[in-house]
Amino acid sequence: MPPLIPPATVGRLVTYLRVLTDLAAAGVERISSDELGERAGTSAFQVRKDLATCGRFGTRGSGYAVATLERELRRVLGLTRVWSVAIVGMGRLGQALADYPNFAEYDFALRGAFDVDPAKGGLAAGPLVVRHLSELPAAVRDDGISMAFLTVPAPAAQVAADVLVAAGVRGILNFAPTVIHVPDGVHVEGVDFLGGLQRLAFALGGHTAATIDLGV
Amino acid sequence: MPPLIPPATVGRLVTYLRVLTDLAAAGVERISSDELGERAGTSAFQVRKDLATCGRFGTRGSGYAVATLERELRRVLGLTRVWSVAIVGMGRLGQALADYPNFAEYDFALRGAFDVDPAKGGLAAGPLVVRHLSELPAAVRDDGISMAFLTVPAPAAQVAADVLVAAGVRGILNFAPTVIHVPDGVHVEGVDFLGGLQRLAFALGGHTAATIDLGV
DNA sequence: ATATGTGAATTGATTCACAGCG
DNA sequence: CGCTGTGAATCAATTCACATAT
Repeated sequence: MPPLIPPATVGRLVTYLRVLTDLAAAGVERISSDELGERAGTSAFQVRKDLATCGRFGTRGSGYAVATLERELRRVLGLTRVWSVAIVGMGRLGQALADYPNFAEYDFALRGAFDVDPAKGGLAAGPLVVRHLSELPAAVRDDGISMAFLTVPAPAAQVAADVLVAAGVRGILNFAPTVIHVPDGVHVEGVDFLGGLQRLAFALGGHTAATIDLGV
Repeated sequence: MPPLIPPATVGRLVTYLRVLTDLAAAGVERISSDELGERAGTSAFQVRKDLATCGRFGTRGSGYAVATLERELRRVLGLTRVWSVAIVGMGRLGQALADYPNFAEYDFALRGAFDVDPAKGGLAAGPLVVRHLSELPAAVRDDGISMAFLTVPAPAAQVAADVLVAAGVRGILNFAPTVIHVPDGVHVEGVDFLGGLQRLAFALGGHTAATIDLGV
């Protein structure tokens, strides 16, 4: 069975949720698909279609209640619980992520920092202490870790991903500029700034006439 | 007008280019669409269709010459020149990017690091010295900066983007977890690890199992 | 009056089958 | 005979028009 909600829609739901959180903080109580679309960088049509794939949350004539819609999107996206996350690869990027102070605000909990280099064991990384990668399986079991940041160098990415999969991690955020292969049931999201630079190079290269590209 | 390439294809061309660079380094001289697809995480059909949108680079019966295809993809993607990049926002992430040692290897050159905080002016950031954001327009003009990493906090992202656009930067890699609005002709690529976490949460949320029908 | 929810139309992307070249 | 290049078919996503509910 294909996913209940198309991937493209899931990506936009995340954006809508952000806009709604900002609106709620600003004290706004209701919003129309028109304005939500404007703020999320898409169309009112798209907003209504996306929201309709997961329920009927609006009121005809007066739009959506910000608080209700925010709560419903959290539920749909699986964000009503705290997810525990590990970092694998404590180079510059892994360190920067460990230092990131706002995970709790997004309902994620950093629960482990791992590296294969024994020299890094015991070092501080934000609120954590770096452990050897061989200790990952026990941490996954004991701390309920279900996702990981993969922040190792590209040549090490596949091996590290294999370790994560074997340990039972089913969601990988891959920062390495390479494709990793995982079995069915394990999900990979790429975070690829070098690729982003190269796609920008193409866009600026004069191959396309002026195109609108609203950020997602 | 040169043939236009769909955005989805551009993203995969970047991946193919990476695979080809690795293969060339490993001394491999020829590759089939079958194996390139396997390594890039897609199908042989897709590889051939993608490559056909920008030329005829293969040889029937024996596949693609690695060196030739790599060179052609570089040309198509606009990677035959060095692109100069600035960093705007010298928090943890901006600092980590400034320290990244491999930009030259990808034919990008870091040419400026900027922040609005006067206290950060003069600090070292990798090979650069942090300047005040008000000096950005001169740097864009004098150093040929055409892209920027936007690594400011989310509430500051739109204002900073406006400064970049006014200074003439036409490509923005947006690391802030918010949508930014830019005029036609300016391109934005999002690098969104928090969004990635949330999309993983949805994927792991158990929506693959049978779900209860909504009553109509 | 106003703005949602949704079938229909359109556009875009992927998959396929096979013709055609080496 | 092997493997690319490509039209045709399938599948997905977006855009639109409007009926419908408040």
